[in-house]
Order: sequence, then structure tokens, then C-alpha cells
Amino acid sequence: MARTTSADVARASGVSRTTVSYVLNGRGGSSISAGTRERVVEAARRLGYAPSAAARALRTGRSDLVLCVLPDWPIGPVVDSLLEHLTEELAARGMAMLVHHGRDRRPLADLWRAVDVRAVVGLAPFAPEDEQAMRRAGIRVLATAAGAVAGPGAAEGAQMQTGRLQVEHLAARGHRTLGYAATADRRVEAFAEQRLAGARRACAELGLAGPRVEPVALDLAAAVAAVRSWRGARPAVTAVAAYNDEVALAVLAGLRAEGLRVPQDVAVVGVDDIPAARLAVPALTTVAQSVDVQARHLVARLVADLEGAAEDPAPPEDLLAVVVRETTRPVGDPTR
Amino acid sequence: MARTTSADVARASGVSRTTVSYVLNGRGGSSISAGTRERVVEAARRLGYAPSAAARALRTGRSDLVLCVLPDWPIGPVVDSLLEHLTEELAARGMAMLVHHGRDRRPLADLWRAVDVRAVVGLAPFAPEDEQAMRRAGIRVLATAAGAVAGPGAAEGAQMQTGRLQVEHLAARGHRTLGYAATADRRVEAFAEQRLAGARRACAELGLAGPRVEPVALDLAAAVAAVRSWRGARPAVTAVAAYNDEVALAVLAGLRAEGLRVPQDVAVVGVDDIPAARLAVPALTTVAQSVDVQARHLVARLVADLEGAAEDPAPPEDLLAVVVRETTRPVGDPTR
DNA sequence: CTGAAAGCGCTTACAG
DNA sequence: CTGAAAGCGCTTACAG
Repeated sequence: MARTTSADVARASGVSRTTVSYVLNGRGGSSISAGTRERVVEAARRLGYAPSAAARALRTGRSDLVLCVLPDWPIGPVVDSLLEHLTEELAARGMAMLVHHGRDRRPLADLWRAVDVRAVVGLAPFAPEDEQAMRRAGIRVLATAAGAVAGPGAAEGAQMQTGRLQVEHLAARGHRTLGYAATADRRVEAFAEQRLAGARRACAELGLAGPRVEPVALDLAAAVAAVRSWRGARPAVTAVAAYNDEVALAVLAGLRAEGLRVPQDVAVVGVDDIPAARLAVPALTTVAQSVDVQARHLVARLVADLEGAAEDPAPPEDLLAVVVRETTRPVGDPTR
Repeated sequence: MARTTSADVARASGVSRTTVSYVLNGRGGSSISAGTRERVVEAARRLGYAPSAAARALRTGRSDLVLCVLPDWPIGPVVDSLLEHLTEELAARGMAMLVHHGRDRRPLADLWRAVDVRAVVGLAPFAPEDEQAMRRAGIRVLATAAGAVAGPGAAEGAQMQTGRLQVEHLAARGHRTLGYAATADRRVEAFAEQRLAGARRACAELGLAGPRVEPVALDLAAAVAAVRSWRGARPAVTAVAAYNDEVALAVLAGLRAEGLRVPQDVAVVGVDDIPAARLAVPALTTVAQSVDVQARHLVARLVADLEGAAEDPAPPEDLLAVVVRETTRPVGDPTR
């Protein structure tokens, strides 16, 4: 059975295709009688008419489709929330959004054989040749650099501020010799570099030596090795900032295996505030990012860019917060 | 500047549009001279020619686009891996895949205004009216029921087997009175029901009473309440199966807060083997799912369906495994 | 208030 | 070996 077209609807309702198009697209103002209008709508419904997106795109010369290209990160709550908000904002502007999980296996160009899009949003920068090819095909290209949530005008992105907050928190507790537990996951390298850079910068500003950086994979052996290195240093490390909460949990396990007490011997602070952080023993201090605030800001920037706004929206104020728990709390003081 | 079309390429290389199409699509066999071929390819490259997907779809009457619609779950490693494999498999068949993160906010129908697709893959069943509308528009509709990894022909899906394995493991350790820590996250209800059903079925087969089910949100207070209920029962619960590892970590925190020892007083088993499970104190026994095996099987089923194969591929053998750690290990016995 | 006609860019049977 | 022409389904200026 052939596809139902607007001609079928026109025939079934006794009007021309012009009228069908006007009725179904809400054009033509009041020039079409209520009776005609109803007949057309009813016929379309009865026949299960779905307009051809290809024909419409070809005729109007524009597509209402926005494509979001995901980088090779593990998809977490922030990206998830971002996609949800982005879909919603674009829908409010009459656009539909789809997501490409291509993992850079194939050239992006292959996609253009299958679909026309109005704009492409990348969460990480595109390869220069891909970007150029898209622009030449008349596609708007928007890319958000990893971690630059505070916007290109701001001195520090959210990722850097994360590292800064960890160090400032530990320094405020009196720690002078810090360790940094880096991630072993290569996929998040861009974030990792920024977080560590923020920690380094904060150390410099506070007059501390840079943190002793050790990679910590998510297993006990790796954590124990890092702990030994930190404790063998002179002066010995008394506090560790970790790339994220999972790495911090590994550090806690390593400290316990080495017979060290937390926070008395070594304090620990993570990033993300995953559920396991709250439930760890001792409960993990961490830098929480407001997923929703972050996602909304990214979306606001992308939409402003898409609409050609002159200025970027102001960066959010309340993005990051240190959640103080037991791994950095002075013993016997439940309030600080 | 207007978009580059095949006519531009034809003009620039001194041939007709027919020839351009033949060269660029590899049709026309050997009837086109190597020189002509090269001139066309070179002109296309120089002009940055990208064929109009809309025009091609309209003319050929078929789209090479497959749409994957995600349900309202938190997107974890399994779905992530699934999408990656699906993209790859479809690409090998000349199709491109895009993903819709729409969260059911708007009717799916809105998407068809923006894009033509050949098939739609749903990870959860579609609403009947959506499904009917898509079929009437000539779109293949494939849906995978949540948890039915073992296929519709099998008696138990992977999710049910998960609950069964937990119970069988605890029973083998001598436990006769079991608790079940249910999730408080409504989004995963479909999984939760299946996992619990599997646990119940295993209890029945082993001649045990059904597990005492308590909901456990991811905070200490909720966990403590559940622990008190389990321990106040007569006979008291001596082992708890949790919906997943996060819930299990909450249970561990609740047990510790109540002064109970693990595993001596209460044993605990989770599902998923997240990094925090391995790093918990005591380390958490859990049912690990092979993300890769699961994703590949789902993809195999979808592809078989898409290609109209007569039979479903055989369910994977090695999908689930109990990873025994300290929370269920007899004290003083490091091997069992 | 409604219809006939053009044309978006492509592919492909057909003619040479 | 290559070109002229038709037609996919739609929207929209234009004519009535």
C-alpha cells in the first residue's frame, strides 16, 4: 500500500492540495470556511496522513531538525539533563532535536547522506574539516568546549572552579601539603586537565606547593600505590583532592587498607556528589554541581547562539557548592 | 550564498547531472571514463558539494535513517553501549542512526514533521496510538520490552534472573529469612518489578517465605527505617537482596548505623557491579551484567527483526555472574 | 474563498 | 559513453 499523500487527503475531502496544505499548516487565515477546514482535518486523520518531511524540507529549503553530536564521554546526569532541556527549548521554537552517539568512529560526513539538518550542536569541538564541511553545506555549527560552562568570556570555567574549590576547602582546614588523585579514564581527559589546572592555580595563589599528582584507577591496588607515594613524601601529604567521587572512594579504600584514619591522618574531597558519596564510611566531602543549573546555562548559550543574539547569557552564580561531610570535618566538630 | 547542487558540480566539470550522480554514487559501472570520473570527484570536493538528503529521500522513496527512541530511564552504561553497537551495526548496513531523548513530553508525532525515517527502535513499548500512526506512515516499528534480554520465547528475562541469582546465592550461604531492598526511583519501575519477581520465584522454588520488601531511598534515614523493620520481624531477616548496588550501599550504611555487622549479622547482595561496590567497606557482593554481551544481544535481535529474519538469535549464555565479595562471604573464609 | 501551476534537488529509465 | 526529461510530495505566489 502506497503512502498517503496530501493529494489523497484532497481527493477524500473534495478540495485542492492547496487547501489541504493551508488547513493543515494553519496558513491562509480566515479565508477557509470552518466546514472545509473540518472536512480536511477529518480526512487527514482518517487516512493517517503524515506529511513527507523530505518533500517539505526540499520545497521550503529549510529543515527543522537540530542535531546534537555527543563526544566520547560516559554519559552522565549532566549530559542527560542537558539533552532533555535542549529538546524542550528547541521544541518551543518549532525545532526537533536528535542526538548522534557516533563515538567518532566514522566521519560525521556520512550522516549528511541520510539527513538534512538546520544546525549542529557539539558538546566538544569538531574536527576542523568536519566543521568546515558543515558550514559550506549551510549548516549552523555550535560547539561548547568541555567545561567552559562559565562562558568564553569568563576567566575560569566550571571545571577549573571545581579544582579551585577543593583546594580552598582543604587549605581552610589547615592543610599545606596536598595530593591530587587523577582519573585513569582517558575519555574524560579534557575535564581532568581543567580540574587539575584549577587546583594548581589555587595552590599557587595560596602560596602552597602544587599538589602531588597520582593516577588512581578504580581498584584497591592502584589506590594503595598512590597512598604510599603520598605518605612517603617529605613533607607527607595530609589531604587529597580527587578528580571525582569514584576516584575519591578508591582513595578512601586505599587509606583504610594502609591503616590510615580519615580525616585525622588524611582528609579527602571528591567532585559530583554521587549517591555513594553520601553513603560512604566516613561520608565523603565533595563539590556538588547543580546539574540543572549547568544544563540550563548550556542550553541558554546554545539557543542565544542559534538565534544570533549579540551577547552570551550571564554565567550562573550558584553552580558549584562544597558539601562538607566527614572526610574533611575536624574530629569532634559536627558543624564545621 | 546558495547551496551547492549537483548542477553546479556538473557545470564545473563539464558533464550532465546524470553523470555526476552516477560517479558520486558509484553507479553506471564502467561506462564512465576514468578522466570524467576524476574531474567530477575533484569538482565536488572543491565546491564542497553535499547532496541534499531531502531530495534523495523524496526521489528514492526511502530513507536511510533509523530512529532510536529512549525511554525515561537514567541512561547508564548498558544503554550507552547499546547505542554504540547499534550505530555501528546499522552503519555497516548503510543506515545512519539518531536518538531521540524526548522523555515523552510531546507526542512522538511531532518528530515526523521534521524527519523521515525508515524504522523506529524503541527500548520500551510505544503507546498504541503512536505505534499505529508510525505503521500507517510506512515505518518499521521495533520495540524491546524492558528486561526481556533473553527474548520473548524464554521463560525468564535477564532482569528476573538477576533477582533469582541473588536469592540462590543467599540461600546457598544458609540464609532462610530474606529481605528485599526495593528502589524508590519510579523511572525504573519496569526493571524493579522484574527483579523482585525473579527473587520471589526463586524463594518459592527453594521453599522459603517470600522476601520482606522495604523501599530504600538513597539516604541514611530511609535505610535505617528499613533495617529496623527487617530486624524487628520474627524471625529476623539475616540477608538482604537489593535492587541495585546503590540501594545496597544505602543498606550497608543503615546496618552500620544500627550497629549490625556485615556479613555476620546480615548479608547483603546488590546488582550491577558499579565501581563503588568494589570499593565499599566491606566490599559488596553483587550480580554483574556483562554490558557488552547484553548490548550485542539486543542489537542482534533488533537487526534480525529489521531484516525480517525468521527467528530470534539465541539468548546469550554468559550474561550474568555473581561476584562474591565480603558482604556475603563467611567470616574467616576468603575463598567461598 | 479555492485551484492550477511552478519548482525545490535528486535519481533513473530511456534515447542516442 | 553521456544527456534530456520525468517525477518524488510538498508549499506558495498568483489567478480567478
